[in-house]
Amino acid sequence: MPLSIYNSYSRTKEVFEPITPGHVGMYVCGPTVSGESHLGHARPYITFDVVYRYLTYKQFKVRYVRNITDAGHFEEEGREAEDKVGKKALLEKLEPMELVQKYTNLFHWAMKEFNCIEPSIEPTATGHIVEQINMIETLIEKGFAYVQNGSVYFDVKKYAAEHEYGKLSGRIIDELLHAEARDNTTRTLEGQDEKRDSADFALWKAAPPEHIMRWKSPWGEGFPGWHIECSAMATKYLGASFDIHGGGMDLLFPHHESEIAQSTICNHVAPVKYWMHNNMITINGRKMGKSYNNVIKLTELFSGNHPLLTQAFHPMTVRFFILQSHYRSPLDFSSEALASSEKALKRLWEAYEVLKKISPIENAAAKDAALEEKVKNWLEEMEQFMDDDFSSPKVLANMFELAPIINSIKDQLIGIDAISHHTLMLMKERFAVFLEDIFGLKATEAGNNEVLQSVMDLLIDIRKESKAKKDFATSDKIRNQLNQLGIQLKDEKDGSTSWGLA
RNA sequence: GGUCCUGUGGCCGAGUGGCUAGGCUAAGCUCUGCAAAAGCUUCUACAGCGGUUCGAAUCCGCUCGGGACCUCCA
Repeated sequence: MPLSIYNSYSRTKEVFEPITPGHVGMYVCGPTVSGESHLGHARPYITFDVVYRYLTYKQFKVRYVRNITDAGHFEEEGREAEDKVGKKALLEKLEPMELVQKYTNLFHWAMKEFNCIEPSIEPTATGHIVEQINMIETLIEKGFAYVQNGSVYFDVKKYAAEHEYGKLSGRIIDELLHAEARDNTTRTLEGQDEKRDSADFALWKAAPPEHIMRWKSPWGEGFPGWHIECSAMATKYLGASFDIHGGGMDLLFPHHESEIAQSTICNHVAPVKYWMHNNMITINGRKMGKSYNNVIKLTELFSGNHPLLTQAFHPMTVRFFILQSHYRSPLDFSSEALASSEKALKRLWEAYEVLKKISPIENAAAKDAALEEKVKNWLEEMEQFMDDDFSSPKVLANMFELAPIINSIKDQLIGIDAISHHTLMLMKERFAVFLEDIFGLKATEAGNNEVLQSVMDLLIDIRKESKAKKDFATSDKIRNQLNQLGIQLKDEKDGSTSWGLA
């Protein structure tokens, strides 16, 4: 079964066929590093990390480009961006690169916590000013952009005459062009009156004197518009047209729509074959976003330090929570939902640990043919589900079907020869590949240390002796005290005792 | 106002027209010195009203509710 991807552009699922066989070029809109990442940001990066991992699993050679937006109108909350004309001492002033560095570091830290693989290339907007200026010059030469008071705008009306502007985002071009006709609820942007048409968007903005980020350009000092950076960097590293462009649904318009327009004019081809958009994370049914004032920052999530959180959540819990829903569905956040994911992940992961320790008997035949059939089917479906537009929730559902079987084998409620040697080996392989390689989950336990292991062995031994002597006071003390320390003892069916972090 | 999405059991969430995912919670049972863990079992569903169909949560229409985008935004 071939891989199918839902293409936002055609609004249908399409069979994935890369432009260059065996290779995939993938661009994902990265963070704007003027503030701290929040839970909402986690979704695209985890979603496309899984896409990247799955494509790699499918033997594609993937070049994954994810940018850092570090140019634009930057300010940091609580710090004055206005005063750079020299009243304040140098160290008191907002230094843009300091700010950018701070939030870039924080972003990278979060990605590591989430176990996201680094992209192949992580270009910055400030590092590609030249490419952006070149692209804008081309647009002017071709007559699709015009200069106005040191700023440059893209001529949407002219573009729309020959191309489908608005197709990706389902916009009606006439309405965009006559926006003033409708009741004007939209915010008035600075320099709006410079535009020939309100639908036009900025490619380059002249920097007012107090603007802290500025570069020289043919049109005077200024800074690049938001959309041009992605077009310039994607073109540079992935070519005029590439396979996958990803990002959040909220970027459909105007960001991605504009990217298509710019790149199409400059490169004479549609830039992207498959557009992929993840849905939003909501909180109380409302999108999590700065403007709604309802964000939970990742640092708050990991520490539990937020009024809406009843506890701290491990990055892997968050990752699992995101994988439990399909990436194109909205996902509603609550502390309760996350807590339930935490338990679910723990259960699944423990079953996986058990599975790793099961040693199949060579040449075991499948004594329970019906079970053998079911298990084989669940395992085979896993890849089919991922091939169907990355349906991670279904894969996880199958794993949960398998978990009781794994535990029953351990407890000898199901014989190890009930299913064939081959299927058991396949199960070990599928769990490892899907859980670790594709879903990018990893053990949350910090207890893999030899000294602790020895101490635990000792305690378990003492407890066993106490129980043999019916000295339950001592055995319960060991069990209960450990429990308070966050260590859970599990008495197995065979009389042994294992332990894990609760 | 425009474009689009969405409404599933206590909660979260899959669902390609027929065989009613999965997780969490709750209850009962098994195992256990008692627990925990594990296993087994069970309950409350498809917003409402019409229509198409032999058959609809799934397709169509209407009503009601929620959301996203139209502005920086993952």
